[in-house]
Amino acid sequence: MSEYKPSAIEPKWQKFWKKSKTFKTDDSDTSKPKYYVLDMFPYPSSSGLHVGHPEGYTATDIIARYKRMKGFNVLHPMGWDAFGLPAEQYAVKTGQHPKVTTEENIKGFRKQLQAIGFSYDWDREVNTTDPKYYKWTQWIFLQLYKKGLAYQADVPVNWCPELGTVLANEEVIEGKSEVGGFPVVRKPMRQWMLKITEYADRLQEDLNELDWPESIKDMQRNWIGKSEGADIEFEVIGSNHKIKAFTTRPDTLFGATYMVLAPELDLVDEITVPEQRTEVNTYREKASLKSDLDRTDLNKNKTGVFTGAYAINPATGKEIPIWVADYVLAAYGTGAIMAVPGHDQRDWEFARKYDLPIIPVVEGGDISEKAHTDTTGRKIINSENNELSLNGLPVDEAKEKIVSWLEQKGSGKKTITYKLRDWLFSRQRYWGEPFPIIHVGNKSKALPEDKLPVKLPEVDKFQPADTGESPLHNVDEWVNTTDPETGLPARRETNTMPQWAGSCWYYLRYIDPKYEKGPVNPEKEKYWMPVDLYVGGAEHAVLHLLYARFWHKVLYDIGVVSTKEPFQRLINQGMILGELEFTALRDEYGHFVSTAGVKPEERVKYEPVSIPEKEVEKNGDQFVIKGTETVVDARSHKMSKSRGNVINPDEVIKRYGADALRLYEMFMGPLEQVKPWSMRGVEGVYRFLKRVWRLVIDDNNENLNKDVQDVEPTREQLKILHETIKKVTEDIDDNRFNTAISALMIFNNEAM
RNA sequence: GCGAGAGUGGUGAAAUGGUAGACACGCUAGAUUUAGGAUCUAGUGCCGUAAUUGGCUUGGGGGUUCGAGUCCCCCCUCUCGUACCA
Repeated sequence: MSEYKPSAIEPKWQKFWKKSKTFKTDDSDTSKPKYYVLDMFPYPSSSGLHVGHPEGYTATDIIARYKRMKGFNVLHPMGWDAFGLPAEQYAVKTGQHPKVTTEENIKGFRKQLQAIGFSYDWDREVNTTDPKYYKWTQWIFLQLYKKGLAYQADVPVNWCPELGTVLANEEVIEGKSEVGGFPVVRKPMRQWMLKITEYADRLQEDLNELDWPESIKDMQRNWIGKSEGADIEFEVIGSNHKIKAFTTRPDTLFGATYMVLAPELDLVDEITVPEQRTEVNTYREKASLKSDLDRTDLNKNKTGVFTGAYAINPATGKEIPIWVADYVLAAYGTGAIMAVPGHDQRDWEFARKYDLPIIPVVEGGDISEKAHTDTTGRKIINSENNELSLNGLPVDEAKEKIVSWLEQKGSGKKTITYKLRDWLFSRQRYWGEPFPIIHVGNKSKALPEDKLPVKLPEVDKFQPADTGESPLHNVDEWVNTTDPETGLPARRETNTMPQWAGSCWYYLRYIDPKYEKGPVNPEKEKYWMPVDLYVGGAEHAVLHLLYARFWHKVLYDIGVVSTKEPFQRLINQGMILGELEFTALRDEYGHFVSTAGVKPEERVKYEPVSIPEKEVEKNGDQFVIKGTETVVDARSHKMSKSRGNVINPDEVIKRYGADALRLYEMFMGPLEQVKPWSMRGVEGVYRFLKRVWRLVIDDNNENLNKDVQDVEPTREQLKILHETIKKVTEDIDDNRFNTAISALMIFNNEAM
């Protein structure tokens, strides 16, 4: 027993912790300072825990234990984001109910997490698929609905009549289904939408107060995509129609030589002249068959068609032609643009192709080469009419001046536009939260709160219905119900909520998971919120993290929560890649080919061969096969089953113990950084743990500290001790666990 | 294209503008061991040298400074995100 044996030590204490609830959060004394440290909860997959999970989880666990020891009430919970597609697809294949497989997976995950020794308060576990939990997800949806933030709309989806289903953009190639090659059309279908756009400004503004990585804040800012500009109205000649176009460059209005409408606009039909009608209709039909993916592929080659109609440029008074082109998106701005080919590259390409006039209105640049988009320090030219002159003004001043002129004339106004679209909130799936909505006749109606939860019915078929509707659509005894208020026959909404719904508010449920009067106990909410530290992967930057902020702000507005933002501080752990690999390329004759000269598209011609580290040497800044000039690739790849480089945490624990796993993942490098796994690195920290053990426990299994207690340490020894304490304290406060560990290694080396 | 981040030994990486490479992996030599493993000791940025003295070194180029991996400007490369957003 004198030897370091984690397999004997760790289970013993894990059992003790579980039995005596060592890490139960006691929040009865709210005069104590609090610290709420949160992990992004996992989807309990059938393949079990990945080494990426314990990375962030270990960091938060260190902080939780550290804060507890410093006298904080610490909330450090764990739960399951358990609705989702894999469980449902597995059910379609095997007929096994997702509830059953989900339960099994959760059991597996829980066991694995406990074997790593995390100090969670397991009494606060939440599970998004538990009706007691999703009752409150539905309740929050009802509040959104009552506030007018949830609505139904016909939005275009990729519909494949042959397959009888809706397809994702990625599943559609050149207007045909990836599976079977059947035609796909973009068809409007009635879907639930959430009005996240109403919160766009606040979601953007409040980012400034958050202690989040700049990169994540930037991604959210880009996604929300606030643009300040103006809406300008253009009269259509010979009709009562006016076209409103959004622009961020009203200063270039004098250079607007044509207009473009998105093909989807109804307006196109109304203004197209009879002789152009056939051509326009053909174009619109073709455009409707394109998926968004195709549209972006055709980036370089713009197409369009003339409507035959003309509008009047309000600045120049000149007639400008109105075109239809799919480089203009219906969903952004007004779906119509004033085209300024002199100063917008897209308009320039289009004008070149269809021979439309290009006029410079900002000094500098060469518009025979490309559009002149630079504005800094530039002055306006050629922009003058009887009432207005912008000539000589810097771009910013010209914007102000022309917009106030347009406002006076009543043909334009200052506008702010966002890229953010409303959130398509319904899915045609079984394994999700049902909507608390019934349809009576043609009307949708919210169920009263006392009818919650609307439980998922038991079914034995999980396939989508042949109409492309949710599998719930066929469950007649569930679908057919009565309106509790009028007693009239009603049909339940058969779509379900997306996986994001449950994860939008789970951090609130941990606060008092058994609370029955609302999603969260208001007293305790005031104590615990906001989350002091949230750790998770960056892949949710514009999904979960934006959606959760949106819901939280709605809950704030209706008084359910007391903070404007849910997550005060955020850290993204970097992905853990597989071990460093050296790959050579071999041609059909079995000869190695230097990777240096091979273009990415030529790679398919060769067979990749993995080369052992020992047979590789460095030559300049490249790696070559020893004794040759053959350059090999040296890279770490994302862990994947197909590549066979997945590290199973269970195996690591079996060989080296949970402490070595945790310590290694913290020692690899900075938490935020992407870094490759190294089994030798695990052995390194394992050796360190063995040395620590030997320092404390002697060959007779006696605790050596007993003997040294009476020994007076030297000044030098005290200095090292205190330096270590200082360094470790500061490093934990700054989440620099790798250097905290190295300080402990230095201390241990000295102590030995 | 645009946005963000990053380039330091053979590898993962350290370094309030102040001895670059801490700590660890790997490697070399030695001790112990029947052998292997484990453990311990010493060495290990690169180029010279028998050794010492020495010279060079943080992607490239310039600048600020007594002093730059760190600050400023230009360029190159890589990673991530995003994509016709008017």
